[in-house]
Parts: sequence; structure tokens; C-alpha cells
Amino acid sequence: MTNDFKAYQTANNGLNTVIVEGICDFNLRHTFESGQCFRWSRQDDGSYTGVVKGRVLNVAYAADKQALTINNSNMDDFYNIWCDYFDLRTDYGAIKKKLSGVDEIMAKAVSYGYGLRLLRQDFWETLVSFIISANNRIPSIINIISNISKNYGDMITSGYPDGGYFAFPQPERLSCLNEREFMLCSRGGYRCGYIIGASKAYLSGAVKKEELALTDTVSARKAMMSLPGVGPKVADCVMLYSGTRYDVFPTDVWIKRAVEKLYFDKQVPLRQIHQFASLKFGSLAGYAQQYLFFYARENNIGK
DNA sequence: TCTCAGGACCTAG
DNA sequence: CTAGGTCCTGAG
Repeated sequence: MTNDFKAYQTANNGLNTVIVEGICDFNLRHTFESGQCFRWSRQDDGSYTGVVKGRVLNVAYAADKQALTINNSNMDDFYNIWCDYFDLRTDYGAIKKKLSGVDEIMAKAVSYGYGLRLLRQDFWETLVSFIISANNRIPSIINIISNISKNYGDMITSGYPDGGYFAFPQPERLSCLNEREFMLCSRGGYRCGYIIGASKAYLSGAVKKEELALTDTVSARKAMMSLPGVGPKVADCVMLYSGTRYDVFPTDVWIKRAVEKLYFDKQVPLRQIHQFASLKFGSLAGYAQQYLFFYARENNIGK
């Protein structure tokens, strides 16, 4: 019953607003600053403004009231989009309890990132975002995604006052770009070739979210890796952060070093990390990774 | 076939 | 010179 909420619509500074009460196990910073998304920015008042699914919205959360405020939205969008996007139907209390019971280390990580949510993001945008993430820094990733949206996405006209927000472009648009021009406009470097190739492959039906969810982990990852620019790490990130599969354990340098430090006290090969995660956390491996990542990154575990 | 090591790769700071 | 990998190559 921990995810039993009620939502209603009101108005706030001339914008429609949805207020959702009864939301617990929720924290905006934990959720938005844990490496899963690149289009949310923190405001001075602690709220976050983001561009998602062709819309711009601002969200705030009051822990004392367990109330989530979604500015510039309405009840239809809440039930059709945001409820799913913020994973509000999932009982994180139960997940946290299970993971905390696994061992002391995980219990600590869970209590540290107590308000983490795995966002169910758009598959296509997540795919491109994580192709860009390869061998790149976060500020740069954010810039490139912003550039791509400005140059090739539609301007979002409804809603937010200060304007200048652009939706992330569809694969049809990116698939026919000139690579040289794409590199110049996005500053995405050599990844631009991958993105164009991945767009074409995606449009041809090389991967489908629904099928990835139905098959086994190994086959799903293999299918993802048929796309250019997608290796094991990017494959797992895309599946986890788009709400496609939760049994994967995206392993970047940070997670690898953190797991080595916290669980092995020595270096181990990647496949051993995956095997370890699968054995230890099973179907909850993705959630475990997210709690561990946030905990390790914020506390500089693994340098 | 498969695993593994080594080097290249756009770009911004 | 490095950064939240991937791709390509050659060896075993």
C-alpha cells in the first residue's frame, strides 16, 4: 500500500499543475542525478525542470507531505505518461526491503539513495543518449543531446514561459543526416556515425522494446549489441533506463571499481561482475546497480 | 568460435 | 592528457 497515491489538478502561476499525494520512497536529486537521464536541470528552489516526451515540465517534491507537484501538466498526461515515467506504480518499499536483506553493503547503499526511482524513459532517446555517453563526460553528454534537440527536434510551444525548449528528434530525422554536418552541429564526434547507423537499424526493426522484454537477458543484450555504437554497457543502460528489463547490471568503470572495492577487494573481470550481480540480486539486479552507483559515486568509492 | 590485450577515436576542460 | 566504451585487429 506504500504506492497508494491520489492525484488532482489545480493551477499555479497560470500553469496547470498536478499534485500527487501519498508518494514515498521518492527523492528528486537521487533520481535525476544518478546518471540515468540527461535532460533535467535543478532550479534554485530545488525543483527540476526537464524536457520529456515532447513536453517541458517542472517537478517539485515535498517530503514532509509526501507530495509530488508536476507543473505545466494535466490529469490526462499524468495518467498516460508521468505515472509510468516516474514508475509510481512500483512499490519501491518492497524492493528496498528485499535488497537490504541481501547484505550489509547493499543495505547501506539503499538507505543512502532511499528516494531513487528508475525512470521509464523513451527507448529511442535513451538509446541515442547512451551511445553518446561512451567515452564521454556528463556535461558533454548533456550538451550534445541539447544540441541535437535544438538542431533537429521540434520546438515545444505549449506551456513553459521562458521558451527555447526542444523535443528530442525521431529516428526518421536522424537517419538521413549527413555525418559531417551532424558532427559539426551536435559536437558528438565519432559517435555521430554510430547514431546514424543505429537510426537506420532501429527503423528497420533490428530491435524492438517489446521483444527485448520477452526474451532472456543474453539474447536481449545480443540484439541490442547488433546496433552500431552499442556494446554491453550501453546495451544494459538502455534496457534498464527505458524500463525494458530490470535484471541487467550496467557495468561502467565506476560500478566495476565500486563492486571490486566493496565485494572483492581486488580486480575482477567484467564477466565475473555480471555473474556476481545475477547470482546475488537476480531480477532486481538493475535496481541494485542504481543504488550502488549512486552510493559509490556520491561517496567517491572506487576513486 | 571465443576470449583477451592494445590502440584509435571527436571533443571540451 | 583524460573521460560513465566501442570497434577493430591479431594472438592464443
